[in-house]
Amino acid sequence: MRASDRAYRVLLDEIQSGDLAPGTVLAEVEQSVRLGVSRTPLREALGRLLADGLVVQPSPRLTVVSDIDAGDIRELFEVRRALEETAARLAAGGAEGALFAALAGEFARTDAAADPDAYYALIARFDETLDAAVANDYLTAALKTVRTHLVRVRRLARDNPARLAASVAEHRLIASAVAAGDAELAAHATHVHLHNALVAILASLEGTP
Amino acid sequence: MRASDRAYRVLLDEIQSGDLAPGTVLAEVEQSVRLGVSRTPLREALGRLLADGLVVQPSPRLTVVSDIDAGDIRELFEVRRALEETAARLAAGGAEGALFAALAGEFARTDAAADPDAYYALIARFDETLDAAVANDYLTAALKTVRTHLVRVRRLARDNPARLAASVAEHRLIASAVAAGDAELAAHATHVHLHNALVAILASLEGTP
DNA sequence: AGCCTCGCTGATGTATACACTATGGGTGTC
DNA sequence: GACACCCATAGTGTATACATCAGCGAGGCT
Repeated sequence: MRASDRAYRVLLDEIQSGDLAPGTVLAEVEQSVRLGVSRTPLREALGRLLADGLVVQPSPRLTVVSDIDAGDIRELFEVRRALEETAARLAAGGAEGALFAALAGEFARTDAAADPDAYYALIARFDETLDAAVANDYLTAALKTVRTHLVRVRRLARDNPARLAASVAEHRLIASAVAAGDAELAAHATHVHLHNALVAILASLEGTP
Repeated sequence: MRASDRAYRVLLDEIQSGDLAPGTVLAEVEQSVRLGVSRTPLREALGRLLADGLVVQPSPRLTVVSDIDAGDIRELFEVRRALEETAARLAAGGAEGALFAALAGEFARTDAAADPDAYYALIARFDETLDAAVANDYLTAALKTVRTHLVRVRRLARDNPARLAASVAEHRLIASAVAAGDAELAAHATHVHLHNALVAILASLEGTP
């Protein structure tokens, strides 16, 4: 693998996991030494993180890990609603119903509270299936950016067993609606799901400020 | 200005204007010599274009200007609908009504068929005002990407005087709805506008394949 | 005493040298 | 004659040296 890819992945992971806290200054020499690459590939990695919005440049010569607060989360969910409702509508209009029927079955059989990891893995597969069904590179790219930020949001908000169980049920409804070709239901169920998810996340943040 | 910014702007302009046709190979040495910068800033420029989606890498060591066809335009407009309807809704719910009332007045006084440049300048100001009113960096960033591609689309499709005039009227309605705080009307007017724009563009492409 | 200016320092921005790998052409063999 | 393998070559990926600039502190002037 290329050194710039390694640097990008490591920094991405550290920012998403919180190991690199918001506000941390990312100096080129310091980070290149720490990651064992030269400045050239490190700069490329920083450029990609900047495009992602995970780092910002308060002044032209200063790069810091971007902050994310409740306001950002609200903004992020506005975009997420717009994109995922559209994705749900488009998928429902497609011909991949059988795949979503199978996913709906898996959601029905999943106990998220008992195994959060399995839940997240299933969500990831659902997202992949949705992207493939929508077959819109521009939409997929926009959603990828949103999901990159969502990883940080999830880390900030504590997992709540009751919320996870509800989320599974909501996904099951979305998958069923897509499988049935009901675009309106798919979009509205997505809207409801994201509303509930946002409320739960903001409530969790209230508890741990 | 930094050499990497210059290289990015020049390449961006050349791709958007069609001077660099889709499929054109962008070799690092060749382009760096042509633009009068060294390979390092040129690579940074290519990285940004890659993030924008204006160039693609069919194989790991080959960078070419991305193609854009009718299918891409349809996909792009699906994302655009999702984002701009959301933006219209959010702006209508905001407190910047007076600004949009003023814009509606300008749209009423503009004769797009007589002066296409003034029309495009006004559209750009409308977009800026919308972005400021929405006050959502994630949404603005996503819209910026979409608009980057739209520049190419506009270039492919011939300007049609009748369509420009209709577009002005549609924008006037959107601005009025936002000014009046009517989120539903603003969103639906945006939907209608984008539908009409897409139909006109695709019809124009049919005429000049 | 306060403010302005000059110079230092450490960082970024750029250029370039080196290493490595993919690709294409040529040659040899089957 | 066709296919496969090898080597040449050109281009990318990386490292590093050099240029440039912003920030900061010390010193002097008002």
